[in-house]
Amino acid sequence: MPELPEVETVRRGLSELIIGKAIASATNDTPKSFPNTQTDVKQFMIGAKVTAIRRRAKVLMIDLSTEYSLVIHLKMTGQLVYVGTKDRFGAGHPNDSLVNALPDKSTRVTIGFDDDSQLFFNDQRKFGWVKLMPTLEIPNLPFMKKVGPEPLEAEFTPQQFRDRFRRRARTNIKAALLDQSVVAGVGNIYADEALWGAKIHPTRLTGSITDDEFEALYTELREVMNLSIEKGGSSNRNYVNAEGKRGSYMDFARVFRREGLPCPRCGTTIEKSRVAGRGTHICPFCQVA
DNA sequence: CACTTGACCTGTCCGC
DNA sequence: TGCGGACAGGTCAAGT
Repeated sequence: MPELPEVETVRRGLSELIIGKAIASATNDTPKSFPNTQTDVKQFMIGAKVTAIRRRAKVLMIDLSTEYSLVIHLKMTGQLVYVGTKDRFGAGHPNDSLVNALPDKSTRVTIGFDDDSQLFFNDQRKFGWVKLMPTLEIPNLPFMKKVGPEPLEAEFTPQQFRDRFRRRARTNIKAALLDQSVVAGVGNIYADEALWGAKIHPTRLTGSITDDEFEALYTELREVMNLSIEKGGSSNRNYVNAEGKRGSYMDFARVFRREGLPCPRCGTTIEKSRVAGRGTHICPFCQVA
């Protein structure tokens, strides 16, 4: 899925596109994608205006004027694509080929606004979900209670970063990085990219990582995520932003999905293996087990 | 508790 | 071209 930079890119895009609009309709395919009752939808969603769009970890929240929110997780293949009226009915828009194709077989939820524009939640693998709930209850969700700090917040220090890993001392550093209760928002792409940047082998025991290495990992993780946000995220396969466009971070990736190619730092051939149940990319020269 | 593995789904790619 | 298996950006429920 979309990791922190991708979800943040969607958040920023949607903020420009739908804040202030009123919801006129909502349809969905299965209760799995959108488990609310029609009564809930009528009472708290239809007629409501979008007041704010927030992100916590990889979760997106669309706040409504009814004090309810749409809480959304894109998981592996989720997309939120907005189609404006000009795009939809006017000719010659650069995205015509894509927007005219929506909804498609992966569309799970369609939200219509009062100006006839639409927001599509597409999800090929059906792992993702959209849920309508009271805004004030969001912090009570089990995920929100356990999720760790936002790594890009200015007040998040290298010392806090290092201390968060104590609970995962006996597992490998990659599994710890992917654990959302340690630090929020890290997924498979940025875990590999940050470990390469900090020259740490992903199978190293978390308890063996030195203070200097934690500091390097902290710096690299923030740099790689900030760069990705700047580039509009990573489009490995399915990810697109709120306008249906792909991000360009993959053009800048140093190891992720680059097995067989030379390490940009030393030229050694990048290798792919499996760590923490996930495809993992390393430079075997720069990152020593 | 900490840790690992399988399950949830569909689509695509790769080797035979 | 067909078919089986592995794999894909995430999380959770089980198991040890």
